[in-house]
Amino acid sequence: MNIRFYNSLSKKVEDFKTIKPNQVSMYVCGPTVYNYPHIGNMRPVVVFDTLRRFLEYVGYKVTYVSNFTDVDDKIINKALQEKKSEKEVTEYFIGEFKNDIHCIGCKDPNVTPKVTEYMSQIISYIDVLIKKGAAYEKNGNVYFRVSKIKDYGSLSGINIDDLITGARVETNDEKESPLDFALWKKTSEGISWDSPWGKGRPGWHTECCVMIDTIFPPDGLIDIHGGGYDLKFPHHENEIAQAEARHNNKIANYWLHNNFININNEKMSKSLGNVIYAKDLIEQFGGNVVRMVILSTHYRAPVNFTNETIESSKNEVQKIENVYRQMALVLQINEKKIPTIGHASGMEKFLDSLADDLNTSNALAELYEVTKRANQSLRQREIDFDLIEQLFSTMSDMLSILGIDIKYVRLNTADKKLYEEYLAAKAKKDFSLSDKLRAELIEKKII
RNA sequence: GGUUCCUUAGCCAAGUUGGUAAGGCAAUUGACUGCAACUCAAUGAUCAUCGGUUCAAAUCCGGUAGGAACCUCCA
Repeated sequence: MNIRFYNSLSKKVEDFKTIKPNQVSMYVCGPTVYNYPHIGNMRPVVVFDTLRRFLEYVGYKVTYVSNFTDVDDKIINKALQEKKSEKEVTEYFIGEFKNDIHCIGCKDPNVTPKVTEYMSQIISYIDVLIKKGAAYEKNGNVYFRVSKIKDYGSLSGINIDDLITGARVETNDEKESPLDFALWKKTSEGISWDSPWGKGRPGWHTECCVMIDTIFPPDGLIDIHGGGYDLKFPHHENEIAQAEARHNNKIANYWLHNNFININNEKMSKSLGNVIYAKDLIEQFGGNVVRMVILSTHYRAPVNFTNETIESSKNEVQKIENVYRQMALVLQINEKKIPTIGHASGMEKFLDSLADDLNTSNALAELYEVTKRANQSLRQREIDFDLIEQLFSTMSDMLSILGIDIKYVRLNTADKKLYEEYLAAKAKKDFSLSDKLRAELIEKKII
């Protein structure tokens, strides 16, 4: 299968070639855990979970790493404000985050490192950068020397001179250049660690490098690095700079960036007061619907949450659930076997769509095609059970790749008997009985 | 100020190297149906606008209008 991705680094669609055969190493920048996750936080999670599921389905062994930033000014402030320890704050919100992503159909990454667990590695990583002349210490702070990197700015397409003359870079007498960024910050307040440069805490940009470096030896080079596209600058640019200095590589062969979620055509922000927590949307509409809204648009385009787009996805999910459950019912009543995941036929166009830079819109079109065919098949006078079984299998596999979780009832003997009685009553035109039985079946979510 | 991107039917949305536009939601009509739900079928776009290149452009180039993002913490 020819898998292609748009690589933010080259700004081109490229064929996907892994470093090791049949294995994919993937890292996605995770959240800073100081508040409930908003819906925007869910986009990269859903996008890269879908990518991971797809890669696994087509046979790759995927090592998916996504971090938790549990050291940060916002966390320290929150802890001070609520008179709690930083750890209490971060543990709570990590739990909330995990809960949300499970509700929205995401599997846990293979590794979820936390900054606080990588402190010794971070310190030694910074130490190496200093020894290599790529970083320098001033008054207990350590800065990265951007001038050491000749093509700094290549990911984000930012011109260094423009940055400096743009006068939007904060001035700081300690730094050799305004572009230099902090690797280690001297702190007087909140949680801190001892280091060769005094008490302090690490800067944001180093943690991802160190985690990747540690988890993917020997040189911290991985296949895919993902995240929101706002992270291109400065975060990912700075990650690349550090890896260039440390290992002379660009961390990842493929840099993938997802676009944002808008709320009613506006960017979600605190100042606009339109921040929506993921948990609230999930509670109101269910994880499948929220996930469906996200998947309905290509990951590099913005997705808009409005009453209309949510309603649309809600109807789509409902339709898929209906036919899926009906097929499960028909198969079970007729003592046919329920196919297992991973062996479906008719997946070609669906998989091709996903192989094409994760085109979920086109993949969904294939899912709807199967949905329609299944509905048609269910209405035939002479039901073709083999066909139903095959369509059910196809649909199961598609849904499992997309992370849409649809439950159906496993019928026991009593359930089957109830259903048959319902059919019999209907056939006898005993509608008061059949209505009663129907209500029971609906109650049990069998039909 | 610098950089980048977007504009496809009421709404969402796809569209490899140019060859007269996937799919979904909603709507309308029809069908099915004891009732309801579910479902099926049919119906809609000169691709913001102007001009250029070309036998041929939603797709390439340029102008105009409108919108957005990044350059600062941000998914």
